[in-house]
Amino acid sequence: MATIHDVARYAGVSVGTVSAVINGTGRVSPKLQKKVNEAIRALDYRPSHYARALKRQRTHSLAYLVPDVTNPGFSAILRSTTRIARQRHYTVFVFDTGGDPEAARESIERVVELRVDGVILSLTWDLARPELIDVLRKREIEVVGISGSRSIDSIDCFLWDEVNAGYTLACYLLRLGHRVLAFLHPADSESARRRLHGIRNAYEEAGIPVSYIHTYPVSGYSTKDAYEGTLQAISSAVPFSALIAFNDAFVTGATAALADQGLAIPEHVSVATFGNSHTAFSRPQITSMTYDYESVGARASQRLLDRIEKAYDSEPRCEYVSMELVVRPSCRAVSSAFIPPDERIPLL
Amino acid sequence: MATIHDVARYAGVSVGTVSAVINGTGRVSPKLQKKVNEAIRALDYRPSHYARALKRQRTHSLAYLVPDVTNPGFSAILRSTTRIARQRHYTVFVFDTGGDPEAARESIERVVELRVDGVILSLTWDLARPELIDVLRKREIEVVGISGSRSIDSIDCFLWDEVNAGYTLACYLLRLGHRVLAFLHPADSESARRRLHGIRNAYEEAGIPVSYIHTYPVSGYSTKDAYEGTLQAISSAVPFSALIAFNDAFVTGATAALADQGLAIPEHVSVATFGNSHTAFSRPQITSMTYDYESVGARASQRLLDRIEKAYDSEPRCEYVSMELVVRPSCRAVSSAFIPPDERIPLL
DNA sequence: GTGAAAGCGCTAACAA
DNA sequence: TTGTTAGCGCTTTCAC
Repeated sequence: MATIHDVARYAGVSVGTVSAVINGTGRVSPKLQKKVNEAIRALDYRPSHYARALKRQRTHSLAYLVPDVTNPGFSAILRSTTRIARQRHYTVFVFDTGGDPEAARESIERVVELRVDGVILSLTWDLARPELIDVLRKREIEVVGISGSRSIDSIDCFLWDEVNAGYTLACYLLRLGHRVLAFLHPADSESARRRLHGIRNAYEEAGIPVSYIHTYPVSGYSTKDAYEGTLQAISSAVPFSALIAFNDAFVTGATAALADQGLAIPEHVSVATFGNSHTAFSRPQITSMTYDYESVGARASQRLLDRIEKAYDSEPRCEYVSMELVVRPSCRAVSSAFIPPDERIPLL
Repeated sequence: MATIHDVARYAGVSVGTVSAVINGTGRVSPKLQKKVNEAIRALDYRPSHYARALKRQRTHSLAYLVPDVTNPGFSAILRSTTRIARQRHYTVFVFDTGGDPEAARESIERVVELRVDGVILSLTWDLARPELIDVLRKREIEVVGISGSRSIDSIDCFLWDEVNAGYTLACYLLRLGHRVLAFLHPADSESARRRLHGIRNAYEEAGIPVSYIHTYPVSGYSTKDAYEGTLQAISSAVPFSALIAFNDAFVTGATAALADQGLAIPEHVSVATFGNSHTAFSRPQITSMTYDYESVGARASQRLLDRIEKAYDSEPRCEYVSMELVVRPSCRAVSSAFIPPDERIPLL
């Protein structure tokens, strides 16, 4: 492959001049500029990114570390990251750790050898480990964390505002007249706790007893777990008019369980969830608090690049990204017969 | 960050010795090895991938070019690619072109500047352009193509065996007793043509008139297009016992249209499709010819790395990756009343 | 305006 | 066995 020397020789100038033309640095006479550009075209020359990086001590590259690119949220983040990176003339390496902490450690090693300028880190348990982040920070590699529930003090984090999401969704259901609520969620999820917190806030603000909120923790994260959890909820002593599922997998399980028990949505039970995987023609369509992964990915990578380019240098902080309520036909207004009159609040 | 010189100084040896220890090349006395390793640990030294690549003229990096990483198939391919790459000590850059030919061209430029050793190219219309591939090949960058319908002579391609997929699916339906078939597909799709070809093969092999196969081309690729196409098919003069949809989006549209017309699956119409996005609890579950994206991604990247490392150097050729029939309850055996007796073939 | 030359961090050939 | 050194391809002073 042609080098800058070849170009210089072909154009009959020095390498310094070629470099100046390529980078637009220094002053070069139009005549020589033309000769250089012709030489570049003739030899089909492309500067070596590697040699440049070595010299400049800046690689113009980013790394995205993630437990599973196959997850729609993570791939959406990757998508916007690569877009922003291209706009600002950076490239991005991807490391899919498969959720394996050992692979995560290995990936971090690679990342420092690659001398990337910055890292976008999925704040999942395998990656959000302070010792890993220290390895990066010690080497002055900028890091932003994204899309998890735990924040990390030493870096900028972009997290979902789960509390508000729970609050918003509960407000909506209360406005429809619902009071007795089932919340189906994984037993050990921090996000679930935050959402529940928001749901409770809504009840308290409306002056409705939080004891109307019934939680159904299930032990796993699978559709199957949710299916069984829903069967349990149905067979429990407490009849509920609305069910909030934890995520798309949960709502799939819940929907199936309700159908199998002959309960129609929304005639018998209103259903809402948190998540995005909605297909326009699936029946019934489920009201949902949705994530905007692409936008959070874009915000995080903008921030990362700003830090790298010293356009931003405030203390690291955590930003909460709001989720949006998308109303679909899975929730109906319930008749006043179900509501003690003194607790009624006006419909939207 | 510490350099190899720092390590040499700290250990009181020469850089050549340090290099030899790191790379396991040459003979170094155990005593010096120990000193060097201690120095490396003390200084927390990591060799610069960039300097190495510059010297070795091999970057140990791959690029994956794709129109949309958000597409589940493409992200699955990315996943297996990064896994194989890590195993063999390569890293991977991702370029998401957003389906924009201009972005594709730009990405190819970047890839050349990056001096990657190899490229995995999605064989979609924006990327599968000979002139782009020539840019790479001229610079001795290895290329494999993946997951498209058109093959390219100059590179190894890994394509779905659409003809056989159509054949297999049609055989299955014929065995169930179906004869009159509706095939709902995008008008201008090469894959659709291949699948239809396979379907016809099955009919011919079974000695059944191909005129029983009714095609319903629709102009777009969206769920909505499929929905409307299905309505048309239903209202056409020809009653069919089975419907084959082009992909997951199409089957979603078709299912909705059938439901809206009061047609039950599989009681009134049997439905099958090509694709993977099946959720265990969705009703009804659809029989499908499925793709194994991860395995095709792994095969393609293995091949790419073998070429890069000169472990493989046959002429470029095209491999057809078979799809698998997954039987679900959406297709039923039809009663002999629907079949002219002389055309009956034995059930599975 | 232009060219010569030092050096980014590393490897490998050669000397000692 | 170990050290010295010449580059890999580029950028960037600093003379001219």
